[in-house]
Amino acid sequence: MNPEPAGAAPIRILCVDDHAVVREGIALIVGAHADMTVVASAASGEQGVDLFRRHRPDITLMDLRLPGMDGLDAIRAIRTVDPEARVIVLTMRDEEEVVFRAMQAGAASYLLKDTLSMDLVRVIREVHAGGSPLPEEVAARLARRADSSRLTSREVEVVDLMGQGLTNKEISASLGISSETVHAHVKHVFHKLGAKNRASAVAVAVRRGIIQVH
Amino acid sequence: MNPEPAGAAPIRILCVDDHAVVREGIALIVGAHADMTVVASAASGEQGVDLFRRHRPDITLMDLRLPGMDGLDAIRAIRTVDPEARVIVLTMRDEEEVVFRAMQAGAASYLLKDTLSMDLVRVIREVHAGGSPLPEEVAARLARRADSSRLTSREVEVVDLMGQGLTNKEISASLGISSETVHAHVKHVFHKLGAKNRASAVAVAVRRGIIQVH
DNA sequence: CGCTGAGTACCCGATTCGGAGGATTGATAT
DNA sequence: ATATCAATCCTCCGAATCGGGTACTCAGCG
Repeated sequence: MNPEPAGAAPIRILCVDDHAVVREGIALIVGAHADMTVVASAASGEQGVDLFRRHRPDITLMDLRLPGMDGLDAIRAIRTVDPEARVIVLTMRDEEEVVFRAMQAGAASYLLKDTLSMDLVRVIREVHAGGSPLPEEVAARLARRADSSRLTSREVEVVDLMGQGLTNKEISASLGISSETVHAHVKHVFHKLGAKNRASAVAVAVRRGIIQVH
Repeated sequence: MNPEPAGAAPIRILCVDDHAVVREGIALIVGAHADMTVVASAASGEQGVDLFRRHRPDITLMDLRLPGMDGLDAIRAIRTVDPEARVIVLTMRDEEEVVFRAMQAGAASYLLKDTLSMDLVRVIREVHAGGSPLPEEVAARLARRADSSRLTSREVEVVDLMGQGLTNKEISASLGISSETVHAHVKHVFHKLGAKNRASAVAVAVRRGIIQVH
């Protein structure tokens, strides 16, 4: 049932995750299969990109929540180094905005950390074979993501500053635009997020992964 | 350097985490040490409590973000079954409110998932020996958590409804109090959270784990 | 008994917000 | 080329928020 070609060269894997428990767990899970091996592990995005350059792994497992360089930026950096790089996002964040941006950034697949190890090795094999398997639930969410509910980059900036407590006037000063324009952006954000006011807009934006709170 | 008493009975561990990767990683890490063993793993709080009753482990490793029953409730349930139960919280959430409530619920220690495996086994040994080791950063946050910054239950209710986008008037109707009283609660929340307005108050409350966004 | 803290309620004034319109650029896509 | 859309700016206006206060009740506590 589990194809495990013993003779072929093993799939070489780079694991990028700031959680040591996850890194070691993955290494041990992967190590239990003869057709794949973890050649390097990184705890940050920068280190991940660096180790990718050095090892050129077949598969990169990438967490998104990383200290310093963001996981999405790390994916983009890696795919700049090698546009054919196969990156699998492995994260606990299932906010649809995050999934969407990860796929935009060039991820080949997306796994939640509650994935069983048998699924993990299956997906690694499928991605290595050129596939892009996505969990049904994730694919469904991507499909029904209406463009009308996506925020523009400007709107994301505005809602982010909104979450930091800035007033429209302060946001306008921060972005160098008029407060009336900010007002317009804010109204658009409300409509797109289905929010009645700033407080709920911030809550929705956090839940959807549109903004991070620091 | 690593005391590993081979002759004694191993420390019996129950692992409760909805992430299969983490469960398997922990089992493999623990399995590499002769003085401890994972006797059971659970993917939910209910299952964790059930397996605790059946196995009576020396140590329970508990994630907080669980499907169904919350990790905090699971800790309380386990310590109702056995007030002497030693529970170590192992989670990626470092919001101080969450840490605080976990310790209140009776956790013996608190580890972030970026803990190295050597730290993990060290903490397991220390907790099994009766200690309550806390990471310095966490202890420091607990120490400087001023009571003046803790929200009362009423204030939590108010900030929660605030995050759902209710106006003061709507909140007052929802709670059966006057809108001026809501106003007073809101002002107190602002002062305690260091927020300038509702939007930033909601953001801070989410970051601190005071409210969850659904 | 007096103190404290939580919860409640109220006043005032300045500011901001939120909804309703419309209008102009410039880039992109078909 | 023409349609679409993001981004910008504008007016008007009522409603809501915000930040200072003060002050009462009630419960718990030393």
